Amino acid sequence: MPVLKTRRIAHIDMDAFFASCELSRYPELKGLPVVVGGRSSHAPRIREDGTHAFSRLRDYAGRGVLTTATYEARALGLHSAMPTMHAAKLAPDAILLPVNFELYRHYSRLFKEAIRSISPLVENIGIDEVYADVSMLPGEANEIAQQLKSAVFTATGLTCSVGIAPNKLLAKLCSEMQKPDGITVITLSDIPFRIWPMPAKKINGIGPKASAKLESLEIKTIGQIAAMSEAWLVQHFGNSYGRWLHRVSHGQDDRPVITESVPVSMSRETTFERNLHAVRDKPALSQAFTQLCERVASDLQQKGYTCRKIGIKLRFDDFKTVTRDLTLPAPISDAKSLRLFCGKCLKRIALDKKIRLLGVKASGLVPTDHSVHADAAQFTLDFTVDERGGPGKLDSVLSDILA
DNA sequence: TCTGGGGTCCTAGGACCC
DNA sequence: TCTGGGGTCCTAGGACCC
Repeated sequence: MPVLKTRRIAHIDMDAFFASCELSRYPELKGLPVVVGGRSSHAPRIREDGTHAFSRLRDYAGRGVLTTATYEARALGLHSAMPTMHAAKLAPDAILLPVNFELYRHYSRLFKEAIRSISPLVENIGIDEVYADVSMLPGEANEIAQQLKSAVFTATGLTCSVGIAPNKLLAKLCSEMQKPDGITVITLSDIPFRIWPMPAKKINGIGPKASAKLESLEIKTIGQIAAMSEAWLVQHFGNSYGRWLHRVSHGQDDRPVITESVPVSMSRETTFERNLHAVRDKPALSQAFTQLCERVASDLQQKGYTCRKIGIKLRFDDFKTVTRDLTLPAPISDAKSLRLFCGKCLKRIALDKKIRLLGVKASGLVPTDHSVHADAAQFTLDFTVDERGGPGKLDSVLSDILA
């Protein structure tokens, strides 16, 4: 066996991405506390003298959350995922901008092309984040990081933070150490004094639930996890998660950088301005339902997929969330069929509480050219020859379709 | 004046098949 | 005549991420 060279993985994370995109569009906002999260009604207006009139957080009323806050806004205690109404109480004068995904997708494409021009082995994580396997690039890690940052800045005018480490886990942890506009390089020997002091929840995969449980066991830092035996972690967190905790706390991660992926599901959901009553608000509910199906159908068709599974999601006024899904005997991608089968799912939920959110999801995706297309009419036939559903389900589905 | 929207992955029980 | 085991699919829920 040849000796494997230590890998070198870069994690590149755009700084306050949505807000930074907005700032390059509205440079007059630089240095001000700005948050992104409004609706289109909060779009800047153009005054008669040509300058922009911006909305303020105090103008907001609704149920949204912030998607991004500039560093000036973060200094006032604002952060992403914070309910916008709450943010408005903390900083009523902060500038509020509506979310403009088209703008961010444009900058995202430029950013990722710039990274690929330096290193072709790139994994997409989100709109503003990638991993790059830079093991084969010549030069010191610091120089590579500088090249990546320069390429991104030249292409977008935006800054990013780069972490370079022997694996994805550590690269992700260190890109965050010097935000914004930073470079951090670590090696395995740095783990005890640079990684172990960090809070456990900084690790990707330790979320609110796991970190609360860790804290209840008096564990706050990554080093405190590393100090426990694998057997102890397995005893408290189960075999799979316990062993994983043990590995990541010691900085071990051999996941490869994945350069291509196929989508697993496509979904659309909406939170209503006010909670809807299943009976009294039936027309509004039904219209929203149909629109969600139309959007999922359009997404499927645009991306060239059909789906073998559909599902719905409801969130009630008490925030309890339920889902129902259904596997179809043949793939579909049209709005009518989606609406038909999602409607069946909806009938399996007791609607005794007001509804806050409604969602529609397509999964079991099959590329269009590989699927035998079916429409709603064909389904009666398909269901009669399908034996998996069992007689009870078959009857109800048939009666619904034929009704 | 609580808590968005779009995703992935995992678990677990039951059905069903060999 | 009281009792297999492995494998896969289906469904519901939940944790987590950006």
